[in-house]
Amino acid sequence: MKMVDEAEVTAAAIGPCAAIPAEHMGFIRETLDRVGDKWSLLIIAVLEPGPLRYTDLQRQVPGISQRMLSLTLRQLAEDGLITRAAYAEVPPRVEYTLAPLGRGLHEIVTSLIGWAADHHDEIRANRERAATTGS
Amino acid sequence: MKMVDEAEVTAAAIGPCAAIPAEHMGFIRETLDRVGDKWSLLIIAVLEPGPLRYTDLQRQVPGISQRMLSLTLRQLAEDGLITRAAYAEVPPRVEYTLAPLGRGLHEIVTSLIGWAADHHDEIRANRERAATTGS
DNA sequence: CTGCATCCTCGTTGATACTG
DNA sequence: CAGTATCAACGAGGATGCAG
Repeated sequence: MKMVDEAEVTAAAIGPCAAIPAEHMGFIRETLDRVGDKWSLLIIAVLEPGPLRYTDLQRQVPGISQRMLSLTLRQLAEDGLITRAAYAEVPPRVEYTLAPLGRGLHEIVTSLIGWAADHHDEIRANRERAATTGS
Repeated sequence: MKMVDEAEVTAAAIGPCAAIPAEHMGFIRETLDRVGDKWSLLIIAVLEPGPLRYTDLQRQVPGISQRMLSLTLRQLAEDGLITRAAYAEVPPRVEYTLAPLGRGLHEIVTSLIGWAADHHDEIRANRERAATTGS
């Protein structure tokens, strides 16, 4: 719960200076660094259909190393975006599930992915045209 | 194709493969690396109210270096997310404007920022609790 | 199977100085 | 004012090996 009233935020946003007041830059960057890193978003995305085990994740996110998988998973769990359920059995089994918080984020992620899917051709074209023009 | 292990079966049972097919991973990552980097999103955000000059951007995005500002600006322009208008006058003047493509992205960005604003306290709390529990 | 520790590489960033 | 060029530093990330 933040103590700032929404109207006040909006008023500040449309104000003369910037869409994002300096006070907000901090946690925006902070949050973005979490979800915007190389793997978090992908993990959240593949976790959406249902719980997955460590090895499954490694298979479904091609290119990720064990190190990064462990690291990202831990971080995501610490942030409460996913939950970790470890079964002390033999063989060991650990399942990762999308927590409600992560699920909320997934909505946004889906939008972003949709946008990427819709416009990546356009972006590509723009980039190549720029490269051609520039050379 | 008959080497179907349990993980594959489980994944298949939940859904076809994943929320994100492997074919999409590429440009998702590609797009995310664009907009998810340290500065692009901030620049897009501050550009939303209207065109800004180089120095204005440097002022409104505190902490950014000239190098990163130039780099990010150029990349954004090449991708067609912003437009660059240079007036060969004296003194030199260059204005950067949010292009339609960038404006579309801004919608998503706004959602993400909203989510960050709504949940950063929660994330913080979760993280600290995890740290406490873990130690 | 799950995951951590170590080492090492390499890309990204920032500081500084310089040009049109 | 609006950049570009060079250098140095930092940190993310990959490979490997080992432990529970």
